[in-house]
Formats: sequence, C-alpha cells, structure tokens
Amino acid sequence: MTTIDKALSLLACFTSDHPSHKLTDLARVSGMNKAGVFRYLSGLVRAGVLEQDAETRRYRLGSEVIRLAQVRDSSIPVRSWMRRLLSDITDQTGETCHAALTSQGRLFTYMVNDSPKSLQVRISPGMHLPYHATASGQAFLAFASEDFVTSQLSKPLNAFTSGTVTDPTVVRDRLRHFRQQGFSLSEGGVDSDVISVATPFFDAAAMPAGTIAIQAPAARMTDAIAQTGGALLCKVARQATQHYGGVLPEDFPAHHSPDPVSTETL
Amino acid sequence: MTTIDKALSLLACFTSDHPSHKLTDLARVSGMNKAGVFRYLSGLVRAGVLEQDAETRRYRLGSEVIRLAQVRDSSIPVRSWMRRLLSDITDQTGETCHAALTSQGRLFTYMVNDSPKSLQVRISPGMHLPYHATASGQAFLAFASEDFVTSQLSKPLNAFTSGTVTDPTVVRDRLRHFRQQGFSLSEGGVDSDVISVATPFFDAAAMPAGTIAIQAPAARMTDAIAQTGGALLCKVARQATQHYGGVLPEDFPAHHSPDPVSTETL
DNA sequence: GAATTGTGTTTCATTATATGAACATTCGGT
DNA sequence: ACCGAATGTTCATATAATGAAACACAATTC
Repeated sequence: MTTIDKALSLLACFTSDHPSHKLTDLARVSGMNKAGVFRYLSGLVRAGVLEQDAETRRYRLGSEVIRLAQVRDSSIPVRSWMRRLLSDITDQTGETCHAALTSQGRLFTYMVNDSPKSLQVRISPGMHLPYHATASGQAFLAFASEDFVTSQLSKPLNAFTSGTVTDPTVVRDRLRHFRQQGFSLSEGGVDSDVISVATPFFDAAAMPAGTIAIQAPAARMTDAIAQTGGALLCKVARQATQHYGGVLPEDFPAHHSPDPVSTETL
Repeated sequence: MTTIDKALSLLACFTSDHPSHKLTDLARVSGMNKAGVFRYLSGLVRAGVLEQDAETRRYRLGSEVIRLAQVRDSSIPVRSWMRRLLSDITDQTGETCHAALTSQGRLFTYMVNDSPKSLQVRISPGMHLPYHATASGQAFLAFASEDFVTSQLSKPLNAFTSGTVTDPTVVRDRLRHFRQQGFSLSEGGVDSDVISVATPFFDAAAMPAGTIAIQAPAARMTDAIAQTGGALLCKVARQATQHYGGVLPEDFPAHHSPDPVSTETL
C-alpha cells in the first residue's frame, strides 16, 4: 500500500453521516498511526480537498471537491439530464424519486426530487445506500458482476427493520427475479412503511453505473402502481443509459412498449 | 514537498477547459517524471478520484469527487440557499447571475442562473475566473488580504480584450473604489459587450469566501441599472454571508437601506 | 510492410521520504 | 493550578519513492 493510497483512503471516512472528523478518531478508525494520519490530513488540507475548522480543529471536506465535481460534470454531464428525468418521474407518479451513483464499490444518493404531496419520503443526497436493504442496491446488484454480488453478500447484512432481508440466499433469489423483470422492489427494507422500486442505468461496459428509484409511503404504493412505476423506470433507465454514453445488457427487458418514443403515454 | 503534495497537485490540472489529460502531457505540464506521475495517477484512480477512459487511456475526474461534493454540501450547505438567492436576483433584474467560490487561491464559477431573455450572457459552472479581468475577481480582491492581492497582481495580467485592465496600479486604484462602494464593476474585461457587477460574501474570519455577480449585455446595463444591481448584490451578499456562517468586514457598506429586513422592497 | 514516432507501463538500484513511539503543547474542565 | 484529552512535533530507523532506461503496443510515416 503506497503512501498515496493511505492518504486517500481517509477520504472514504467522510460520509453524509460523518461529514467531519477529529484527528484521533480518524487514526483509530483507519488503524493508522496518529502522526501519519496527521501528515496525510495536512497534505489533503494543502491541496484544498479537506479543510480544518479553525476553532474545533475538526477536518471536513474542502471547497476543492466542489470545484472538482463541477469539472467532472462538465466532462461527463449528468446533473442536467438527470434533473429532467427525475422531474418527469415525479410529474407522472406524484412520488419522490432519486438517482444514486456508484463510487468505490459503494452506492450513494446523488439527486432527489421530492414529491409535491404533503406526506413524502425524506431522503438527502450523499447518503450511503446498503445493497441488500434498498431497492436501489438490489437493482444494482441484480445487474452487477457475479464477483461483486458475492463480495457484497458475504459481508454481514444488517437488519434495519424487521422486514430487511438478511439471508444471502434469499437475496440472491430476489436478484434473479429483479433482473428478469428489469426493476427491483423493496418493502420496508430500511424504513418500515416505505416501499420503493428501482432500476439501474449502465456504463459503456454494460455494467451498472447508478440507479433510479421511486419511493412512496406503503399506503400509497399498491402492487399495480409498483408495476407501472417499474415499467416507467425501465424506460427512464434506457434514456439515462443513452445520455450516459452507456449500453444496456442484452437481457434488459424491453417491456410492453417496444416504441421508446411513447414515454409520456403512461 | 511530500509525495501526497505531488500526487494531489495533479488535481489542479483538471479544469473546465481541460477536463481530461494524457499521461505524457500531465508529466510535461507538471514537470515531474513520467513514471512518478503514472504512479500518482494510479493511486488517484484506485481512490476513485480519477478514472481512466478504457479506450483513450486519458484520465478524467472520477465519481468519487461527486460523492465528496455531496458530502461537503451536507456539512456546509450552500447549494440550496445559493440557488434561491440567485433566482431572486434574476427575478428582480431579469439578468443572468452567478456565484463563484474560491479554492486553492483560485476563483471558479459555482452556480449559474440564466436570464429568461433571449440575448443572455453564457457562462458555465466550474470555470476559472481571472482576478484582474472579471467583476467577481475584482470584488474578491477588493476585500482580500493585502498579501493575497500582491501575489495575484504580481503575476502576469493577461489582456482578454482591448478593455482588460492589465496595469497593476490601475487595478489597485479600482479595488480601493470597489471596496468603498461595496461592489465591483467590470466592462468588457474578459468579453467585450458584457458588463458585470459583483460583490463578495464572507467566511467566519471575515475573508471573502466567494462572490455573487450579475452579468448583462452592455446594451442593457446602464449606469443606473449597474448601481441598482450593485446595491442589490450588497444585500444578497449580506444574506449569503449569514447563511455561510460568516461575518462581514466592518467597512462593508450598509447602503441606503439600514433595515436588513427590507430585502424584497427593492 | 518495415521503420518510426508516440503512447502507457514496468523495472530496479539508489536515495530521499515515510514512519511511529515518544515528547511537547494547547485547551477545557474541575 | 492541576489534570486529562486532545492536537501537533521530533528524529533515528526503515521503507517506500524515485527516475533513467527498457518494454510493449499502437498509430503513423516512409
């Protein structure tokens, strides 16, 4: 492991749940020497990737990451068309939807479009999505490589609610079904009373690059609506894949509308 | 210079103008050994900060920077209130406006709100703004530390148009005036026929953290409108500073409305 | 189709840099 | 004023970075 790897591995510790860190905690969590962690952090601060709060001495992400994200989006634009796609989904379903992206083997929420209804599912960007307990995660796994699925399902599978599926073999069964139908469905996997459907979109290697999902209170999400939403997601995922410059896997379902123009007729 | 510094210094090469790079070019530009640059890039790729195009072998920013930017915004939220402020400005003026942030001593466009009018000034996020030639840059310098101004004005000052001010002493005179009036004004500094006004907002140390600017075609931007826009910007900058958790410098002008509540009465 | 130029990638002996236990310092609480 | 817990600093040692050169592979030119 090179020095660079060690320094950059610290960045993975900065998450929506833990957006800032103390030196000592970071050293403990990463299992590295305190002095070394200090040097790494100093380097990251010099590069603007991190910044240190002047009074609390805590480290948080710096404004350079904002600049880099803007540049990334000017190179591979996702923001603008994703906003439109999500907005279309909410227009047609009336429900909250979101897009998630994958980075470093983890899935995180990227953009959220809130439902106009008063009872809405709250979700915020930058959150980490566990693979086994979310519709997005399962949609991703359903089309991921066998190796990746194995590596993820061999980790301990936390139960967030009584409804979370934690048995790897059961998850695998569901993934097969989800792949065949083109979208996943998760009932109360991470939050009871929330049902969501999701489907991945793909990169140039036909591997999942991220997911698009609809989330609704269980009371509103009937079976019929879930099926309709899933079909809509498949269409949108096809558009997203195209915008992303990716290609669909051969077995991605064509569904009932062979004509890709008829998106607005749902 | 540590290894981390050298590796991370490569990130500064990724800009809106040059969002992806070849290994050889990066080695030449940075003046470092090709093998070393290769090792650095490999490390950055492993961390997800960069990714390499499978066919062109070029390096571009990876999806991890997107995740980090989301996390940063969950820690220091800027996106949501900045969107609202910019939208208010365009509503009241009818002109394109943008916000810029500072990172690593450079100013870059962060968010743009386009004018609804057909003739609009085009600008995109993530672009680098030269200090001496833009309204934003001069607004920033006007309230920056003396050291920083000196370091920036001792660099060669490019002339983008015949109207670009390239004489450091002239720039300094203008900065003094801008600081006193609270906003800067630039006529055709980087693009002829574009006039813009800008003002900074401040961090907890009362140093400029970024700027907010209005840009309009010269034909539409009369003196009176510029003055009105500048006054509006001062109010908005006061709000932005507050949202940002910063404090205003003592000499930041109060303008004609001592009552900070009356923002919507302009 | 052979030679050339231009890529990214790997090697390996040399050398500079990272390392980490211990020390120093600062801060807040009692 | 003391204590404890935090961040930051030091320095001899060990380890990882270094970079010239070689390699592999394309694309381009002769």
